[in-house]
Order: sequence, then structure tokens, then C-alpha cells
Amino acid sequence: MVAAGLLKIGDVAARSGLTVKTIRFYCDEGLIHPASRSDGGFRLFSPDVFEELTFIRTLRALEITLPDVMKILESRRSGICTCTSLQSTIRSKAGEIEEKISALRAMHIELMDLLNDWQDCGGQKP
Amino acid sequence: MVAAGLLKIGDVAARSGLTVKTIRFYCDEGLIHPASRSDGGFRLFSPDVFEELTFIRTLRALEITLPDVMKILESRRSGICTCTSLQSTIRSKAGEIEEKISALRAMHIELMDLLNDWQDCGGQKP
DNA sequence: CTTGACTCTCCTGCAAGGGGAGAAGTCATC
DNA sequence: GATGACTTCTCCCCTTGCAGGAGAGTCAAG
Repeated sequence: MVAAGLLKIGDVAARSGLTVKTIRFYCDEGLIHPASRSDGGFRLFSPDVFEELTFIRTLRALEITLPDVMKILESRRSGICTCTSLQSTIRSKAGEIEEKISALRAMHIELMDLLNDWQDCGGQKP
Repeated sequence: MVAAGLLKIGDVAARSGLTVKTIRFYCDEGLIHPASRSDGGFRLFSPDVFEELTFIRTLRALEITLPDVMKILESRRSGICTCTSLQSTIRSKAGEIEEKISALRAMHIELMDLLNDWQDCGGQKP
């Protein structure tokens, strides 16, 4: 063990449910930062990273883009209240989700209509 | 005009609502085929292409992938009844859409809960 | 014949990572 | 201290469905 309490990327991946690739990618993108590096160059993470990764996962599940996630994380870290921007981001996402839901509903109805029309196809070319 | 009744890619784009880039891309991918080429190499399309492009747009709006779209188009062109494969494709897409809708609903509820929890933030760091 | 609009092919890039190569680090054991 | 198994490192290419641009060639009109 290189340092007490610090975790290697594989441990972080296993406990967070994300892949090593993804965590490395988030580091490269500046979303998270390893607490330090081992002498050999291994990324070493503080356990605090799990809270951040959970936060990131939540935002990503809402299809918030990585640049937006980064902005929110930076605000959060800087101690500036992100309530307003976060709320507006989330509110707009909620709106997008509503739109998507109705678009999908319309699609679903259209699909069902299509299937009904073809019930009696009988092997003919459509 | 190089040939009577044939359209250049720009005309097809303008009337179909797709971009020139997209049409060229569909040609490259083999989804559609120009009726011929001009001596200088311009793609020339029969007006029949609009029907196919409309069909493609419908399938794409359902988020059916281009390879799947191509399969369906090929079956359609070959005269083989595509009812079965088309129906199964569409049925699975309908299933996916249902899943997406419920996932989005869950997200939406989660978002609303989040927003409600933050009603009384009062400028504090979350 | 020239001009301007259109089109050609080829290359690069996007989101959000995944896959793999080849080299190097780490840890436990002998 | 050396070995062997496992992990991690960086670097590069792949994905989907196009968009953007470079540089060159084509078309139709004046």
C-alpha cells in the first residue's frame, strides 16, 4: 500500500460501479482529481471520491452533459451556492424529459398503429 | 440540366428537409442510390428518392439504427415481404420506448423531489 | 469565356467512453 | 533480492450519425 486510506483506481471502480476506463476518463476531463499519485504514477484517490462519483452518476443519469456536470462540480467545490444554477439546469432537464416522454408516447402510438395495419398482411409486400 | 427529371443533391436536400451532408452520407452507407451521375460526377436522383427518404426519416425518428434501416430498405426493394422482420424490429423498438418512458418518468419524479427538497435552500451550499 | 453557385472527395471532430497494445509499477511470496 | 501474478500506466484507434471545412472540379447563365 502506497499511502494509508488512499485507493487505487481499480478499487474505486469496483466500489463505485463505474469502469476503470470511465474513471480515468473523468480524471482526464477534469471532473475528479486523484488525491495524489504513487511514486510509480498510479492515481490514488481519497474515499471522498465516492461521494463525487455518486453525484456525477446522478447528474449523468439525467443526461446532463459532462461539461455541465463539471461546471456544477466546480461551483460546488468553490463553496458558491449552486442552488440557482443547479435548479435551472434541472428544471430545463425536466422540461426536456417531458418533451421526450410525449415524443416517445407519440412514437409508440404510431408504432402500434403500424402493427395493427399489418395484422392481415398475409405475406404480401407492404 | 443534365438529365430530365433528375435532381441534384441540393434540390433533394431542400425538398426533403435533410442536409446535403446527410444525403451524401446515406449514399455512402448504401441506404439510397443516385439514379445516375452526371458526366462531371454529380449525383443525380430520381424523384422516387423522396419516398425512400421519408421512409428513412420515419424509421430514424424511431431511433432505428442505420444498419437496421438498410436491412428493411433492402427487403423492401427486393420484393420480399418484410412484415415479419419489420414487425419484430418495431415490436422491440416499442418495448425499448416503453422502457425509456418509464425510466424518464422515474427521472422526472426524482427531479421534482430534488427541486422540492431545495425549496428552502436560502443561499446555503447544498 | 468568365463568374458565381453548386458539388465532388477527403479529412477532422463531437459525446462518452470501450478495446487493446506494450511498458511499467505493486504486492506477496520464496 | 528476485520472481510471478496482477494492476495500472499512456497512447491510439473504434463506435453513431452526422457536421464542418479544404481544395478542386462542374454547371448554367450572362
